[in-house]
Amino acid sequence: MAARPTLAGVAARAGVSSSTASLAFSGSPRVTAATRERVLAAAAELGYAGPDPIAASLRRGRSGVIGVFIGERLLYAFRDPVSVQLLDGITEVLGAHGAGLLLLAGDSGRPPLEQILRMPLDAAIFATCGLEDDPALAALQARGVPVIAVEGPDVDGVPLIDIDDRSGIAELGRHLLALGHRRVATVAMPLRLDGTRGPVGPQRRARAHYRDVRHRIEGVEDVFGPVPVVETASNAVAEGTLAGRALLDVPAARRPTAVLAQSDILAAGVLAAATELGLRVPADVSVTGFDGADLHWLAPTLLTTVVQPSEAKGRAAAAAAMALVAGEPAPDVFLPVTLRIGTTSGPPPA
Amino acid sequence: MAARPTLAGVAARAGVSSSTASLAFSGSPRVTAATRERVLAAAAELGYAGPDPIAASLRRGRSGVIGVFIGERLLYAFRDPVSVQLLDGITEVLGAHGAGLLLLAGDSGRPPLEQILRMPLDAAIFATCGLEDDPALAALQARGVPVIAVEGPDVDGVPLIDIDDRSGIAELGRHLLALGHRRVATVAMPLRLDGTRGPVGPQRRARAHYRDVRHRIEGVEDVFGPVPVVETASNAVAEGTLAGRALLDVPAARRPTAVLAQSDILAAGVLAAATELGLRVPADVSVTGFDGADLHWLAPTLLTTVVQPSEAKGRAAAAAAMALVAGEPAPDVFLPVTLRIGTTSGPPPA
DNA sequence: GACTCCAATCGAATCGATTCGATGCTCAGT
DNA sequence: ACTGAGCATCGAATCGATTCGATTGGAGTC
Repeated sequence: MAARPTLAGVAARAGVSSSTASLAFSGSPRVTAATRERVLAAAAELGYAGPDPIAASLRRGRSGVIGVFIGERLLYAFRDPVSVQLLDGITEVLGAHGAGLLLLAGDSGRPPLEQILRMPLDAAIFATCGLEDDPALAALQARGVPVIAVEGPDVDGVPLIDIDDRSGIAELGRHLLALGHRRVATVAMPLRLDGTRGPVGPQRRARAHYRDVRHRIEGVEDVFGPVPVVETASNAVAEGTLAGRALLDVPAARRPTAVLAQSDILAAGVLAAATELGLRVPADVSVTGFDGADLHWLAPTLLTTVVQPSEAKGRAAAAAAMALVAGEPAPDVFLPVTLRIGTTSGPPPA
Repeated sequence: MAARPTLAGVAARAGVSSSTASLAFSGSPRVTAATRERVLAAAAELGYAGPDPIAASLRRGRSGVIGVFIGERLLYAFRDPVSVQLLDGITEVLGAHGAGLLLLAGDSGRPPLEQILRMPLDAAIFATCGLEDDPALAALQARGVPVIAVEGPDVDGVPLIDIDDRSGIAELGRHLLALGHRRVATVAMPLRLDGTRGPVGPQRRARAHYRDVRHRIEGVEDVFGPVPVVETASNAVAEGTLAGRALLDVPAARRPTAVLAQSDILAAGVLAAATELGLRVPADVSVTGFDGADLHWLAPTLLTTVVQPSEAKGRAAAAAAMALVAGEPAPDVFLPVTLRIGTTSGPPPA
């Protein structure tokens, strides 16, 4: 088997220079239709399937690949419908621009740095990582790779795609307040990825690495003042159930009348815990979520929640990435959220 | 701002040749520790973050990127726990080899060919696409990119990672047969991605593009002979419900006593349909799935299903990809499945 | 002291395409 | 017929690293 044919080989066979052959393949109008035909015919004869993308990348100075960082292991990240929608939004825009999506996930929350630096990236989107001091972020910036953060680190020169977590959940809080709730608690997503779960004290809270988690706590406290916060080890239904038990399996007098979970997944877990304990929702306890994920399997229950535009977030992130690659500036984006009142919130028990 | 520093610049600054600098960065033992230090120091001064991956790729002849094709739009593909587990298995192995994962999804089932050919891939895994005549597959092969198929096209020179769909579901069938079932029906995943749903006739069936779908039908018929097959438009709970209604909302005399869905997701939909119609499972009708997906939200119901090793499938596919990239042969892999008897199968109604 | 040998380092070719400025050709205008 | 414009094509430099074979310097040996 001969060596794989190159553009030069095709050009020679077609009797043109390699520059012309290149033009022919890129569909430039600067080359005659007849010539193009000739080049394409030669390519077909030699079994040449088009210019080598790597060589083209080198010359062009870009690879057409955008990296997307997922902090967690995929298996866990994609249990979260929001991550999936986000990614879907990203692919939609990248696809339209003909760019590829390189997925970088960390086994244990930390995508291996060495590996990241070996990847030919035009830009990187930090999708669900919250660390301001992420070494990968610094390394990429050092290499001159544009970076975009989605609800992530707020760093100079990094466009931030964010949603209005705080006032969204505050609005939800006011809804509960108006219903008469005074004693509420919140179930938080992980403050850091170290497997910790349980009540959150001040020093733990100070070390929270995720902006959205912080903001969602603050939003609750904007309305109710300091509230008990129970942290979960991951954004999973079972974790929500554990936290729910911890909060609800106590004498009624000390039991919160409403539990604000920081995600719909966690809220589903809290609902399960309530059911387990024989509590009726919302008669005995109200439960709310965040995200507006499409948890069809909760039907006919409709979760009271804050709906966030996950796909729009993805689209905005990808659009920012494409802008930066093109050398244009990319502004921060701040997306609104909306309150959705379902069947899981009602007046507190008398 | 000066032009981005290059290896040559760093080498000059460190007072060594660029070949030595290259060796220093690749951690070769052929270079003295002192020299390496000097090179690294020079790099730090110049703000050089390491060799450019694209240039290195060109020289080495490989990019370190493996493409993974998802036939559907991500949003739908990742609703399926099996896809996610598969991908997780792939990332696990690729990560261990320091390779990256480029996700290629089609908006409408067909990843844009032009775009695929622009991507610097060392190999490609066809994850959930079933088409023997996929133009992308042919194009990649023409370009000399090794291809691996997961439950996908059975093409010469393409290692196939497959599971024992047929005998797995046949075993499930025998379980039902032993329970006394004689009148069964099956709910199929899409035979092609064209949005068709409803009863499947012979000519539609002949045009089925997905091996696993075909095999799972055959497995049922191995036990029961010809059975009614209802196709769904996608592998989603709501689709399972539609199909379930079609099969179950008929006079009891004509109603199947067991419905074998081709996935757990579809089975969940069928369960919902049964509940809607006031049918008890398994007293009035048995329902089974396939995959062994972790559908926690069905609890306490435990689906009778065939458990397939999705992650192992992903690992095998990735391992095959790495082997082919390294120039080694990659054999076909055929993974076993196991029957899991849950609470959704029982004797038919008297 | 001359010679061998080995380790460290260097030079130069190479990977395969893109692109800019130059060249040559044809054709229109006068 | 000569000039200039315009268009298709070509040559050569370039992108930035890797790698192989060659070279150099120094240590070890007799």
